[in-house]
Amino acid sequence: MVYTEKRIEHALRQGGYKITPQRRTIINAVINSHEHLTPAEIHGRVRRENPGIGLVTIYRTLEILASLNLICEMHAGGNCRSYLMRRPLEHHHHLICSDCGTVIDFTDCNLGELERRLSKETSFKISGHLLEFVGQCRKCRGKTLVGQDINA
Amino acid sequence: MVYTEKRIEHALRQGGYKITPQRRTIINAVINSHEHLTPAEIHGRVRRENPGIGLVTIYRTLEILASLNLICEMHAGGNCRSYLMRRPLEHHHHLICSDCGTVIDFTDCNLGELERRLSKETSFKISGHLLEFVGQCRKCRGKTLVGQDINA
DNA sequence: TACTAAATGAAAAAGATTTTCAATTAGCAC
DNA sequence: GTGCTAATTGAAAATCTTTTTCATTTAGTA
Repeated sequence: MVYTEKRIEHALRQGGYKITPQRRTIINAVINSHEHLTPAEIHGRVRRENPGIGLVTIYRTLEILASLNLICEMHAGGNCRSYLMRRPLEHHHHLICSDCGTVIDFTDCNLGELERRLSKETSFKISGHLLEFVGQCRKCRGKTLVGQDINA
Repeated sequence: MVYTEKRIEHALRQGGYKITPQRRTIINAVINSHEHLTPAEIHGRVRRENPGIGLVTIYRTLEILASLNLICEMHAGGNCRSYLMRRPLEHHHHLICSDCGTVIDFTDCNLGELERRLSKETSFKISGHLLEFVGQCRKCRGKTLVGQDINA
């Protein structure tokens, strides 16, 4: 399940934001991709449809969408920021290659119990969590000469 | 348990790198902090001890330490990159209040099994993870009127 | 002590992101 | 539909962060 254009526009209006053609185009670009896209990549896609659109508008729109919790902002290797449509009923976690930045998504995690315990111990009302594993993917592991892990 | 300066220097030499005063200072700065530090923050701390040291050297040293798996490179909100000494046997997690920013640390999490499974399924060599819960602390919970989440 | 490859710092370059500001436009009242 | 107003846009400039280049210095070793 993914947010539809309608639902997103509704959420924008609710938040007091206007629906502009630029925003529509950006939203569609994000909806229609299942990958993480950087602002520059989104700009590239959006320009195909609307060549005049500026990178600044991409940044501004993404910021709004993220603040409304409609998209998920990610930070991974290199430079650095990327966005993905949120899929409301799923969790969305990442396994990131620290060398090449490849991101693998996974949705299952068994943090329910931990969350309950923390919540009880701290009196927090927990609304979400971020879980990221970092490591080396198979390809990058191959490239490294040494695997000296002084932990071993 | 934390890497000691000695062990780190050993690992550097093993990797064919020289031990310079600059590198020592940087390593100590990272060892002596339990927080995630950005390169700029590390530069700030290191300068107190060695004012001449350049930011470039920080970047270069951090890159080496990360490639040797001695520190853990993280990417999180904003700008963006930060580093933390790897503490092989400990984890370091946060519970953050989204309103006032209070951070509560906790170290236990039962992600070992998930990590093993992910590792197996993806052929990643997982070197660390970041786990953050976000919510409202007791105080802020009192203050808020609305909790509009279109997911609900 | 001298040698050599590696490391350093300064400056410049390259990117990413944010700010500023004048011009345009969406949404609303009429 | 028309006009109004605040929000939005795009261009340019400003800020940051990170990387590259290059001449100089230095750690490690013979």
